[in-house]
Amino acid sequence: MGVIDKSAAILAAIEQRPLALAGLVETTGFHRATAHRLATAMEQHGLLRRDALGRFMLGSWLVSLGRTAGAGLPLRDVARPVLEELVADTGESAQLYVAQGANRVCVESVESPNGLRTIVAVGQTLPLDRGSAGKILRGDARALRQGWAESVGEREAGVASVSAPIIDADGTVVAAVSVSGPIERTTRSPGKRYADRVVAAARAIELAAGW
Amino acid sequence: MGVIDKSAAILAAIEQRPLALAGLVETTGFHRATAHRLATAMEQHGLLRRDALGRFMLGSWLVSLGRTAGAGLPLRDVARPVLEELVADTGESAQLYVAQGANRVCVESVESPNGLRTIVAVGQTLPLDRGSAGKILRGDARALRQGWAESVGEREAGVASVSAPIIDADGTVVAAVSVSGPIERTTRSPGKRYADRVVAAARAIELAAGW
DNA sequence: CGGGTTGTCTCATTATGTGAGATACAGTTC
DNA sequence: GAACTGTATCTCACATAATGAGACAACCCG
Repeated sequence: MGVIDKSAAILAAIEQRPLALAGLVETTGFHRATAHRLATAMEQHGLLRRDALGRFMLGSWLVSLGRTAGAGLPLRDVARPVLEELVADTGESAQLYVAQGANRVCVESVESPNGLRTIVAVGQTLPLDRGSAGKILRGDARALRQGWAESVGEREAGVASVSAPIIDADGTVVAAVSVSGPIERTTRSPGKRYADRVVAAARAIELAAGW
Repeated sequence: MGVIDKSAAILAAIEQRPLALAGLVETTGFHRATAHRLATAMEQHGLLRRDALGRFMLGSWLVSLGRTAGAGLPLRDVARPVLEELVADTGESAQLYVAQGANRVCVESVESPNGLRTIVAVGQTLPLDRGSAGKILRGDARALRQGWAESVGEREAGVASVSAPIIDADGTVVAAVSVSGPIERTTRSPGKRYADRVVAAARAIELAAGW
């Protein structure tokens, strides 16, 4: 395991919650001296900072890096109008997810106009093993063969969703479009209702991206 | 120079603009093999990604890291209402900056209601050697002795600003509050008009933070 | 075709990060 | 105040792990 892998492990640990050196050692399993050296090195670069209690937190450089990282995702700009149309069409919230290790990250989100609606913030991390977008991004065979996936109350109670893969020129799944809302409106088989529109949105995004 | 420093240099280079391996080698000065090994390692962790042309770009993990990093900045929540009041009071846009290496990062921003106004996005990186907030954050002696700083057309033509330091319990400058607007409204000595209110806002933020 | 890219891999050398332990320091508790 | 926790930080011999020259294959362009 190289230094980069260790640093990434430290970042991942701190991402969960602020941690003092001792806690960092416990969650990562690194030697105290090692964790200390790496963390202080990252602190010097602004990747980490320390709060008043001396605990390590994510640093302020990450704020600006995250911003430009989000701006650089080409799909974002392209997907936004399509997501807006999808929301106008279905009345439910729509998101765009990309895989990230064992998680998925929401890179674009448009909320339903309804009072009761699903809310996912841009940048929010969700598990890959729950929800319809998870099925798509982890490469579930049935979902990909069918061209879309649905889930009911998997990730969060009372919420159902339908997702479709976005496939680039090479044929690899790069993202998932998702529509989600309360079961009361989506019914227990949301696919019947929304699958064709979500799939159409995915095709529209691919087209807009020039694939 | 350790691996972390090299990785940070690579991140900083990519932050400026997407770069292929050759460009990365040129801007960082590292050996091709070294740049390649580090960049691909960071790619595996989602810190970097590659676009269709193979160029390295900031990865999607940074989007989620940046989000939680921004949420973890305690000053943000505390400062927002004060900034809003400052905007209501002066009619100009107000921002909160923290130093970040040779730059400063905007961590909170409230815009003026006026049609002609200064716009700085949260997460945006600005130089430390320009503008009144730069004077504060780089520790300019005159500015700190006086308790505030002003600048007229330094960072951007036609824009003037006034900034004041936010000082924590240890006496170190941790951030800068700033008010900025078009010279036509602020006049060429904006300090005369706004300094007392910006300084008051800084004190209010320190008070709200419990210092 | 041949000369210029490009990204990727291997491998000997050695620089660099490692970890046990020492040190220091602050906060308890007796 | 002294002894005793828990911290964070530093030192140094050692071996791991990063380094960079160079080889390689793929690609593009004239």
